[in-house]
Amino acid sequence: MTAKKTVQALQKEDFIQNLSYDSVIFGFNGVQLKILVLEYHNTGLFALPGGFVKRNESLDDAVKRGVNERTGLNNIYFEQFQTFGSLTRSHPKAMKRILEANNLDLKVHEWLLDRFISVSYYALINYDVVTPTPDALSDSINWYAINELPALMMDHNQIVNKALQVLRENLEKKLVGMNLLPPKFTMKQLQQVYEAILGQPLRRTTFQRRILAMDILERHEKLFLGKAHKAPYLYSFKSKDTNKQDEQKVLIEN
Amino acid sequence: MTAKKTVQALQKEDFIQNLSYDSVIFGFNGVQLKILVLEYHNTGLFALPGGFVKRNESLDDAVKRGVNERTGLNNIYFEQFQTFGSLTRSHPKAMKRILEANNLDLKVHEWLLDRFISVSYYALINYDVVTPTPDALSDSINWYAINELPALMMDHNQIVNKALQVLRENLEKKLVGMNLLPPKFTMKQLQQVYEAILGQPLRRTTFQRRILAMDILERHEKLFLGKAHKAPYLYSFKSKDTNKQDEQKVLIEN
DNA sequence: CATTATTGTCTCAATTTGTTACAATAATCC
DNA sequence: GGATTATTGTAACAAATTGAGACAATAATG
Repeated sequence: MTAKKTVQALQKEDFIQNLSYDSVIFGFNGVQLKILVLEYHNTGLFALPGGFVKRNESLDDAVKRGVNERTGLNNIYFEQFQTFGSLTRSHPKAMKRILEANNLDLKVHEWLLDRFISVSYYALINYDVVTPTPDALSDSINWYAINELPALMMDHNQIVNKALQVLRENLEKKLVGMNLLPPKFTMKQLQQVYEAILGQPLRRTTFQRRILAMDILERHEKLFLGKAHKAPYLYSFKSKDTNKQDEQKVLIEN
Repeated sequence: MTAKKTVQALQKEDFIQNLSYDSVIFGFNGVQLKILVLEYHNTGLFALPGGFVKRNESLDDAVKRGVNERTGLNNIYFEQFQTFGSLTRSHPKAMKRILEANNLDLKVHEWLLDRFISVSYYALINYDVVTPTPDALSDSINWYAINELPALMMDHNQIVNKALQVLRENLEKKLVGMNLLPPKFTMKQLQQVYEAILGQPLRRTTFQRRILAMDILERHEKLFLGKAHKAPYLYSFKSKDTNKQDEQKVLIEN
């Protein structure tokens, strides 16, 4: 009884035309930085998880909806980083193959063969909590290490590169690393996230000093892993409540 | 013979629907950082220069076209920084007023009253070289200091703030300052650009040392202004040719 | 109880940045 | 024509930050 999933039609009237989004969903497995890549049924085509914007839905909400469908997660950190609008980026033939492989009505979905301008987002999620689920059109959705990606359709490899570049630039600025880890983590884990994102090793002592000097971490109990050495402390990022208290303080001082 | 300009109709078929761009065009008059703001005929509405993307034109080309029409400039530095896609950002009533004030056919232009998702760019230009020219729909286009802006329509004030934020972040990273000055300039002028963008004074000696250490400037003849003090040197940014030579070198080395 | 691997912290050197000082002008003013 | 004025380029030293080791403090293991 492997009943084929019924693929819901994408009605032209429901969506903004010629506009899509793509998402680069980053996760960290403890060693490598990975992203979610999906493969379309019977086409051999790999692509970033993406979608379309409903006429009565904000751009951000469309992305939230899409990432939620693929990961099951609700409170995800995501950030828009670039909109791609060249004339050559759309590949109607590839899209047609995808539609045909899914037995979708070509007349109803003809609008998908037109040119698309795509707003790109990256998302950071806790790798361990996620159960990637393929959507109706795709066979599979899987984690791929960022330096072992397959060839992706259209300009999606280029989109990933840009996402990585922006992520690196935001690493110091926005404490982006916190979203890739569980709530409590060791200093070493945090350093490994930084190293995976930057693609280069960091000096342990300098890293520790710099991070602690930022005064953004709370220290908790030690973590005993049963290894023959000193146990590291667990840390968490100071909660937003703490930050809000700071804001309050400023308000009160006025 | 003040013949009213004939306003060319914007045909729905020629443009991508529900997608626009807005541009924050920065210039520096020697003292303040300014942007170009246009005012629509008989409406009292102020807005950023923006436009729509032709179906057979890339997003970047649409922006180039728009900035060129408003400034007369061809080789402009511009950068995309954010796409705004909330449900509440479009104001069909305001747009209707603009259309009516220009005696435009409401039936033909009904598509302009729909929701628009807008890709925003900032551009940096040499203030002195520009002759701002209003487009068909607008009365005037004028420079406004960034801290003396009028209330702009829709979310355009928010767009300006974001542009300024990104410009500040890019200031060190991308040598963005060079695009706001004439080809040759004094160290003081460069410092004033930095100060205008950052909105805070910088220490003269530290600034000079930091910039010179970057090794991006070429020193030229002195500039004699007829003032009773030592004349400053003129500088220019090292040409892109020099950089391209570097790239060449790498290629040759391979 | 010595051994092992890793952690947290300290120290000192190297580098970068902040601050002050000062000599070197172009014009101007007697 | 020589003192005066305002600004510029650079040097000099202090303060702060970062790099690079060193080392003591553990948790387990044998």
